[in-house]
Amino acid sequence: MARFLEADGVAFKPYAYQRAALSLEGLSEDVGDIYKKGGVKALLEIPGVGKAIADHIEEYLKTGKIKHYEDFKKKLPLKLDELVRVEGMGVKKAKILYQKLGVKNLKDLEKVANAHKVAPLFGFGEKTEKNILQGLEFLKRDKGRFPIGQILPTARNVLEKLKSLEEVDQISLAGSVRRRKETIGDVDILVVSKNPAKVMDFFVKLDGVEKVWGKGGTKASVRIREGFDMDLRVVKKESYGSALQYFTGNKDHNIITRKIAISKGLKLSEYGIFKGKKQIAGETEEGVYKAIGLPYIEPELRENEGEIEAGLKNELPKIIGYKDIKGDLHCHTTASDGENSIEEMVKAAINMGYEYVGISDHTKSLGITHGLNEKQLLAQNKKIEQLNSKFKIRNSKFRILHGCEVNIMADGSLDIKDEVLEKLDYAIASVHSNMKMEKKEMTQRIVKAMQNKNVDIFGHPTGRLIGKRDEYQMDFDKILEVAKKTGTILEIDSAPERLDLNGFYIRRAKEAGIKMIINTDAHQKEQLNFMEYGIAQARRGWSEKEDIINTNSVEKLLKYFK
DNA sequence: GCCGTTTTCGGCCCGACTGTTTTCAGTCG
Repeated sequence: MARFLEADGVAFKPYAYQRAALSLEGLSEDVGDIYKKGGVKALLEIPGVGKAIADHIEEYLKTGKIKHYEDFKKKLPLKLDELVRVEGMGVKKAKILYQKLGVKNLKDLEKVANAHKVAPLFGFGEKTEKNILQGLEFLKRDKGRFPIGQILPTARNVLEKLKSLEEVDQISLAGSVRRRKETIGDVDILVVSKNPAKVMDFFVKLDGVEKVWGKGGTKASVRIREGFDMDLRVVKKESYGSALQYFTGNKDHNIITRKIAISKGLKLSEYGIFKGKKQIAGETEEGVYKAIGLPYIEPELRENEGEIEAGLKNELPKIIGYKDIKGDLHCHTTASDGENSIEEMVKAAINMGYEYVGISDHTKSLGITHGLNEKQLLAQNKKIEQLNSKFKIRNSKFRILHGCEVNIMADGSLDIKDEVLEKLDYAIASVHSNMKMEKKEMTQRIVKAMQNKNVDIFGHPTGRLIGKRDEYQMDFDKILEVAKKTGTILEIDSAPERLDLNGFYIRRAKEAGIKMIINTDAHQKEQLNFMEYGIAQARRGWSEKEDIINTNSVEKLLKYFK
């Protein structure tokens, strides 16, 4: 509806529909259930939903259609969602192309652009036509959003290159990368420089740049070889804080901060906070937030998920820091499907500055990983004991803990006998098979595992693989309830394709008073570095140090295990 | 179309870059 209204040039209504749509998307309850319980009156409680939109929702729930929308579709039978995915194509251009050339979808668009029918149109031209064709090509290769673990190393690499320029005075990542969202669309970089032109030139000529979308005096955007876009913005020193705040987002967070500024008779833009023409803040982010009556808000929290309200009441959590973790308890070795020995993993853990590391190989029923049986686990236990005594002799406080990642079978039983699990420091129980069970069955299966007296941690709880596999069906509230009762720790698995739990579930677990542990699920020693991604999710889930058990010394940590 | 610590009317976040229509609309973030 928003797109159609926009195509018609209607003012402000598109914004209203967009807000309502976002609001509906963000509901934790199905809108149909809300209507069933409270009717139109309940719908009106949803932010951004007023009389007209509530009626539309009711009509849709009753008939499966909305007349107003059907009329739009008849008048403008376009695949707008599809067409606007072409960079530079908006609804206005799409509408004109439909009216003049009958373009309804991407295929039509490609046809008319190739036939040079676009350039002669009023308002279009050679460059627009060329850009459309190029945009179509990029769209064909588009891989969608990337896991943060894939993006961050590349982004940091570019950051380092820019940093080496003497014209760059200050620099930071911004956007969703800085907020450490689990998937990233593009990379935003902010720079302070007295010579923006030089920085711009350097940026668009970086090795790997495939297309320059745009380049102006202070802003440039490029597509790089890896398949995503990078945006660079250059500002003056006195605007660095407000620009960083603006460029970090998210969009909703920005809109609210700007509205608060307006309510105080101020204007907030990327250039600063202004009272009339006088700048009163902007050099630092702290200063920007302070000027509108807010404490500093960590980037990971800036999603308009209640952080502004909490900030106004001074009730923001003191979220866990990136250096608070003292050890990693989910590490695989060559004994199962890892690539490094226990000794190599231990050495890497010591290099990370950890006080302990936990070895947790797969167990026997997961054949493809060469999972360990009872006898092999006991042998591994002995070996770890020996390694630990060496640390003692050397008067080192470092400690290797021994666990395993035991499989939760379809019936909720474990594939390792209790008398062996008992001998280990801890056990992580995970689901690795029969992932398509019904919700009720799956919930019972997991509940039964958590009730086992030797299960300490529930590993990668939702089982999702980003972009590859959805989470399995389970009643998360029930899982939280049982975790609370049994003292089971929920894992935050930091592997970039997992990030499981993610920020959303972490926040629910925290609110339920559940303790969590951030592990990497490392299958090679370099993967211990995944830890920062898990910490980022914990921060996005409003977790504090106290919520995460591996921020503790080994003595205190062990007390959390059954 | 929605909304309210100035308001039930009159606002709605704010600015950069591009291409083309030469003064600005469209698009993007």
